[in-house]
Amino acid sequence: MPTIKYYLREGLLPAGVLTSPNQAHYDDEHLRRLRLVRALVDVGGLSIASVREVLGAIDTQEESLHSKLGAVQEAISQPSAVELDPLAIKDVQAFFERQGETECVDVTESNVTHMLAAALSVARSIGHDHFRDLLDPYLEGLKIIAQADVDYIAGRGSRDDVIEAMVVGTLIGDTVLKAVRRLAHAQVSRAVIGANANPSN
Amino acid sequence: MPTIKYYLREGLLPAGVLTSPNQAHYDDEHLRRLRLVRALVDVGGLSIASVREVLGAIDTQEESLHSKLGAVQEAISQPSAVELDPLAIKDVQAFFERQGETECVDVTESNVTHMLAAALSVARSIGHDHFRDLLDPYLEGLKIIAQADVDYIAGRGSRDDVIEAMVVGTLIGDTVLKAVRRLAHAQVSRAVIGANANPSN
DNA sequence: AGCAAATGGATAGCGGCACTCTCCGCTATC
DNA sequence: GATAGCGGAGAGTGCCGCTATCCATTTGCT
Repeated sequence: MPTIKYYLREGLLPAGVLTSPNQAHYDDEHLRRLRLVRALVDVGGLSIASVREVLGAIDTQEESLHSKLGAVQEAISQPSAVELDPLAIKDVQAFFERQGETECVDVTESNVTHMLAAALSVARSIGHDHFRDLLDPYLEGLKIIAQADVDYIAGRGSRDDVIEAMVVGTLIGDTVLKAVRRLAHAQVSRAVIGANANPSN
Repeated sequence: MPTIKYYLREGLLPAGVLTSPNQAHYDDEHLRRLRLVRALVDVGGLSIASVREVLGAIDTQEESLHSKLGAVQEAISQPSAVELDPLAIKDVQAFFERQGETECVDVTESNVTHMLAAALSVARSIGHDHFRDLLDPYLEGLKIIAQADVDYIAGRGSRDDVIEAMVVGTLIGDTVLKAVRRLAHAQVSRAVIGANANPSN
């Protein structure tokens, strides 16, 4: 319970309505917010500072949904201190061009593209120069997944629900994807063993 | 550079060959190992303890590739302290049954299934009971992705390379997937704005 | 040969982060 | 009128990933 006090102090939860100088009242909205914070921390692995950013993006009232999505994405993708390999940057740019992005992309402009370039840089640094070849098939699979995400979000009612569903769908979705991907790998691995059951595999 | 000393102490890097009492020699294999460790920490976000586990799994010589994959998966998916919702557990079991798994699955048996159940539990806790509906489309997309992963790994030569490619492909792949998924979301979001350009979206 | 600079090895310390503890003044309740 | 509990705020804690210091040895330069 002291954790809640801490979250209040950190501004992650709005202060309750003071019914008297030492008695505050918290309603269902507070509880919902608390659970959202815990979800972001526990499943999303976000730091307290990132959670604050995400909540700020959610609570901003004036922006369009599209720019809110952008703000949320920036908040949940904090950049690593990895130095970028110029070749990896080129890989990302080539990927964008294949996707019909004509203008030159600055990967440092967004945390998301930076993350992508950083991952490919690290892959290169350990000798996996051709990891970039996975980008296209990944996108292929992700089109199906993103469509499901959109359908899921479209099933939400109010505008606030949509924002929250975006955050939840993205972060919890990441974790679910991770887990299901592992299961898929294990399944393939088992299939290979079945087809080729020699002990050296 | 003191970080390397630290890694040596923690057993993440093998000690160099002592050519004299105060002079150790490190070869390319050491450098490669160091970069792998950095990759796991920087991109994979693993703790030092998890890295040690992963390296242990990689270095075990006697096991089959399939069981090594299992060991690595366990090591890179440390469980969260989230309490599992029985309904979420049922969701996972139903998912397995749909996939042809006839026998009853114990989700606490593996960190991967536990992670999946935990994610669905948290989703339920914030009112997203139907998040489980995404499992099937996710798997659909992930089949394409997992196939690409397998093809990528199959392109590796030696057995040791295969093990490492599994680790790298899984962890860096997770990060790349995350980033590309965000890009796909942004693209869809932009498309929706284009089709329905009213300021409330 | 002589000496500064570097190395391996070990121990202790630091900084950040996510809490958690404690204290204070007040007030609702018995 | 005692007491239990709340809100609020500052200090303290524990862990983790380094980082700094120290010492004996030894290598390389002159």
